[in-house]
Amino acid sequence: MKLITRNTDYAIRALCFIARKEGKVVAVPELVKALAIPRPFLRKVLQGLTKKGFVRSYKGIGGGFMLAKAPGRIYIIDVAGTFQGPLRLNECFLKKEPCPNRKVCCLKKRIDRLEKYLSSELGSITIGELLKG
Amino acid sequence: MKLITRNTDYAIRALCFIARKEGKVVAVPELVKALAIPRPFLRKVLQGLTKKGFVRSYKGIGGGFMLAKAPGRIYIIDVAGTFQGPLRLNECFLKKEPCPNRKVCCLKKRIDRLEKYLSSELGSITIGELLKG
DNA sequence: CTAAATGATACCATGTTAGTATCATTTTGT
DNA sequence: ACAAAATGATACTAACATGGTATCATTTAG
Repeated sequence: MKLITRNTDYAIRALCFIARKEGKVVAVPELVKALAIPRPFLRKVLQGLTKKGFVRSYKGIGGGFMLAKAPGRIYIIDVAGTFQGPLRLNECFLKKEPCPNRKVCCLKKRIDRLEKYLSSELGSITIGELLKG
Repeated sequence: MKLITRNTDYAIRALCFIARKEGKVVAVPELVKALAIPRPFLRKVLQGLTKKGFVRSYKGIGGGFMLAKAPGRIYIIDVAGTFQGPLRLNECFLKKEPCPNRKVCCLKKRIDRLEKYLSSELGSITIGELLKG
């Protein structure tokens, strides 16, 4: 029962590292060295981050990646969403009633509440905060 | 990004159904009819519930399943744990530091807090409560 | 003894996760 | 012009988890 996959994990670490370089362009070889993430996998992750607008990429010699937003505006829930889709805690429970005879059972309500809480908690953490510690 | 698999979903429905029968032994055919769950799959789920002591099973003609505890003492987080393992939200984050240079980053702390919250929330919901609605 | 139930177990199909490999394109420096 | 160094795009593979099936053994009521 886990919530965060390695995709997301790697992405967050890469973003933190890039953020610390404040404005410098960071290339994959440097990231691989620093974070010990398999190179091709990291590349794919970074391409994802680029497409979603978290980082800007620069090709060619001296190229690499830079944050596209202020670290304080990058929410980890959005990063997670990029790789794992949106938060849907009660996927299964919505298909059929867990307790037949009741239109909307209390479990769904409670799970919904949980989801809102989780989502607002995760939604409040940014890369910027992670840097400050 | 989901939290509950079909195993767990089916298990909870089955437990609710059995609980309503208060002390009667409920056999698989009846459950299949009522819950529209594939028979062999449901059997496997029930065997899991039996092994973990949520229900007691009776073989032979007239056999089936009965709750082994009061509905109010069956917590859905334990049911989920049976099929999906324990709650470990920061599995990935624990392996390596998301923010190198810091022994314990604040993300881990926050995820830990989330996990405690989730676990206590889910840990407070019982089959008994689901029945009351 | 038989029918109806569960126990144990092995199997299969599909999807997701994690990771690899390859070639195309862009850009900088000489 | 050209080569080197970077990213873009994309296809592929391996391992694992999920969802589901099938089979045979065992128990038990009648």
